[in-house]
Amino acid sequence: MKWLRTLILFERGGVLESPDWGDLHQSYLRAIAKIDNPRGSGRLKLREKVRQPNGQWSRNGVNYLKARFLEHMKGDEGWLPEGLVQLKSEAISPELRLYPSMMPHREPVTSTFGGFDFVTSGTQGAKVAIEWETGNISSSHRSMNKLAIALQLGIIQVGVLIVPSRSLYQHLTDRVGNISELSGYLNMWAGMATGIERGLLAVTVVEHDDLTVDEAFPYLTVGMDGRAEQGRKKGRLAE
Amino acid sequence: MKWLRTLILFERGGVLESPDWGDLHQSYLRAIAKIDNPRGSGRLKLREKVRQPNGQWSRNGVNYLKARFLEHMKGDEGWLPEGLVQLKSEAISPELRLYPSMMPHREPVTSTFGGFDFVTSGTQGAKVAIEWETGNISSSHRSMNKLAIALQLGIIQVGVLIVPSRSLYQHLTDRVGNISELSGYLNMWAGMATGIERGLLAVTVVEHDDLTVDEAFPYLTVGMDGRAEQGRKKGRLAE
DNA sequence: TATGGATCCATA
DNA sequence: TATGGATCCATA
Repeated sequence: MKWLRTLILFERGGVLESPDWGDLHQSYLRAIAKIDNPRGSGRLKLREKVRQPNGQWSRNGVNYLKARFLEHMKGDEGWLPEGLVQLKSEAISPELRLYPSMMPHREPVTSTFGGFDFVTSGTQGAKVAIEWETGNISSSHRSMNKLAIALQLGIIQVGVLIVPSRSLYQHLTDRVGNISELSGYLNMWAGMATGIERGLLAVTVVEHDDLTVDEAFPYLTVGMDGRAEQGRKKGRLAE
Repeated sequence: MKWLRTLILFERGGVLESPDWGDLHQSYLRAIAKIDNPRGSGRLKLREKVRQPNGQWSRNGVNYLKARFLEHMKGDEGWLPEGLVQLKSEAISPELRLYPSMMPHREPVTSTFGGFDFVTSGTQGAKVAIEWETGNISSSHRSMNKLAIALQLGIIQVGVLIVPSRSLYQHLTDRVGNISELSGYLNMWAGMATGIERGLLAVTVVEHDDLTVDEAFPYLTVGMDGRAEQGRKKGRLAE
């Protein structure tokens, strides 16, 4: 798989020059580079999306890519995924006002923050959280918001979102995260550095190496998640 | 439908005391109150979720609720939904840095912001955007982020998200937006008031009036969106 | 084609 | 039960 670029949204306290970050970045770039298809080929080759006779698109599922990334990070790169950074709802219950009573109101925080895809410690101890984002694009917003909050609370010092390029996006499950649809919001997240003593927020963009229109080349498996059955049924009807 | 509370995340420049806001709030509270089921009953009664023999849950679809809200806002309340606030990608292309080159980088903004569910002008001219959030909870994050950016850019002066209570949430399509799962993030959005001269960001929580376990009482229609077919097929298999 | 959405799944 | 996710839909 091809790494395209890493965007630094903000950085405070020298994390950018630290081995914590430098080593981690090199490491996860290797883990990305090793994601290949067919397995062992050394390159990530994907069949292009194709419109079927019934008007539906055939595309690649996303589970394989994520599984390979985590496999490489834990195996080859030797990172130990530590306990989830359980963002306890500490100090995040906001003091608001109710309308129209104008009464002060503290909305109870009744949900916990779930974990990140990958949480570990850098070579010098910085806490790191990485999100591999191939869920829905709206899920990328939650991921970025969560990373920003974890940085603000000092629970992590490095937060990374890995996201498909717009070009890759087109050949994966419809509406997955992609850098294009995040681009208009980057400025907002970049503005969340205020008050952070030590922290770095980055977005890394990835892409396939090759595309093919070879009809004999299988798509990456599509899971049963989401509305899969809906599409499968249509496919069967068209058979 | 029952209004539970309206939370003011932030307010600047006196919007809170303006008729723009006061009139709008009264108006959309009326529009919410009129959402009923069965139609004409004056109360929103929903059948409780039920676990089927195959382990799956039966729940209410969400399209009806949103349609009724918009119907009341446009019809009874007389609001004219104006052209979408097309958040043009102005001044939001962030100045970032690339790593490891450290080169300055301006990520091109290659996606436009889509519209809001409802956009109009207040009685004194304030621009208003309302989001009725019954999409996936992650979609609520995008909605809130978008409202915050529109307020920061001065394109709107009032931004409102209407979202189900946790109690209502349980009886609707799995994983729709709900106040509980947003609660840990409210503080973040409340902090985005910086630099805004005139603007208000609010979250309004709504709920059903009544629940029933009557098996003869129909669920609100479930659409073909998402993974609907998947569930339907399971249902058929169990028949 | 592009964006917001609705739906059900997987797993701790 | 709760949270993050994967999938396909509707519509301008």
